[in-house]
Amino acid sequence: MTEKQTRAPRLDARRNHARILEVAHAVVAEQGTQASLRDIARRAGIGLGTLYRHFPTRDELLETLLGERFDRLAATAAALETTHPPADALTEWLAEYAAFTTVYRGLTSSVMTTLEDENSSLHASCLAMRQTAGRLLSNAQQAGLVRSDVTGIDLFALVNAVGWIAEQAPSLSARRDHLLGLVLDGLRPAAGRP
Amino acid sequence: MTEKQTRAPRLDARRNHARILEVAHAVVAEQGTQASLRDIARRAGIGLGTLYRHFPTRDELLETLLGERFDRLAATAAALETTHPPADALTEWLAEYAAFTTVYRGLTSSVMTTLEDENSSLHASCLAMRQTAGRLLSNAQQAGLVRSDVTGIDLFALVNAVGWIAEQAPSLSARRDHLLGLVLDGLRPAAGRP
DNA sequence: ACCTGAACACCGTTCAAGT
DNA sequence: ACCTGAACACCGTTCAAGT
Repeated sequence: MTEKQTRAPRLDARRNHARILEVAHAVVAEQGTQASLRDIARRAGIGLGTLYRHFPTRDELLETLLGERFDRLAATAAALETTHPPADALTEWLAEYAAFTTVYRGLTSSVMTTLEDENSSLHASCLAMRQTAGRLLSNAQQAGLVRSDVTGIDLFALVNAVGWIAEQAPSLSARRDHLLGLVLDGLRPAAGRP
Repeated sequence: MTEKQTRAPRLDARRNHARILEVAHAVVAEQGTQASLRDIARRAGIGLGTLYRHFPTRDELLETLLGERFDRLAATAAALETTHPPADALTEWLAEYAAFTTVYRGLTSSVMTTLEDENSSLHASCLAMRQTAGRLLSNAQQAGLVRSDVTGIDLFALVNAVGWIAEQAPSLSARRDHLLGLVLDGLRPAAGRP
């Protein structure tokens, strides 16, 4: 078979696609995940309908902007599992994800909202990542380093929540690492507690 | 002096004020803190300009809807301080606040956003509450029950963050108490930790 | 096959005109 | 003193008309 299984897109379409993503990244970096789609089309110099043709929903656009990063975070999780002891692997990955959280304002909201919406384009790539990272949690739990009543979603929600906090006010942004530390400490099993 | 220090408002103004609040509560309960102001005016049967005359900003409206609750939460904190031992008083109050968090969708966002905005009408009443509740934290810390590197804002941010999580998805809403428990556990001083 | 922009139904905010 | 709604500048989304 040749390199085109589906029909090759027209040249102008390919160029528009690329141009949209380029501009969208810039605008979303400025205005956050709720950025004006109209503004993106305007700045990209294309018709509004063209934007919608390439990305029928906002999530579709976000997925294209974030997909690679989700994949990389999944790969990082897989790598950490083999190179690091359970506890280190988990905390390291969580720090990585916390950093990811800062690339766009509103990112944590976007991710969390689409968590249980299987129709969202963000669902699949995010789920894959969460499943890979979930193994790090299981490992840490089996090693007795994390409470057993913490689910993967619990933990994921908490990291995103700390990211959300950091978005709310400058002074809180400065405390992000500290807050993440506090939260993660709470996940350790109670040693000598009632 | 008589009962009117400032001039008494006209009857129609008083009625509109009350009607707005009544309808606003209903609409915000339905749509969350980002509810359409136009919709509120429409449903209240008043002109949009009238809504703006009574509440020049959305925060002003929210403050009027939430002010009493903030005051009550402050009073609860003051009461708990005298009736309960430090640790109980703190966790009890936090549970109370966590419950408050559920009255309107988007409430945690609204509160957190205006935390460092002294111009917001939500600022004052919320600050007063936080200061009273802050004493519960201090007491718990002095009794050695809570890590000393936790500030009042840290803790307030974390409770709101758990409220935010619960807003994001139904399954997470069911875990809200569990998540709050996890987070609060993380605030206890490390007994025998490295 | 793809692009375009007008059209529609919404917002928030302001302000001249009314009573 | 207070109310009203039109006016303005924005949205997101759709779709007939173009090439």
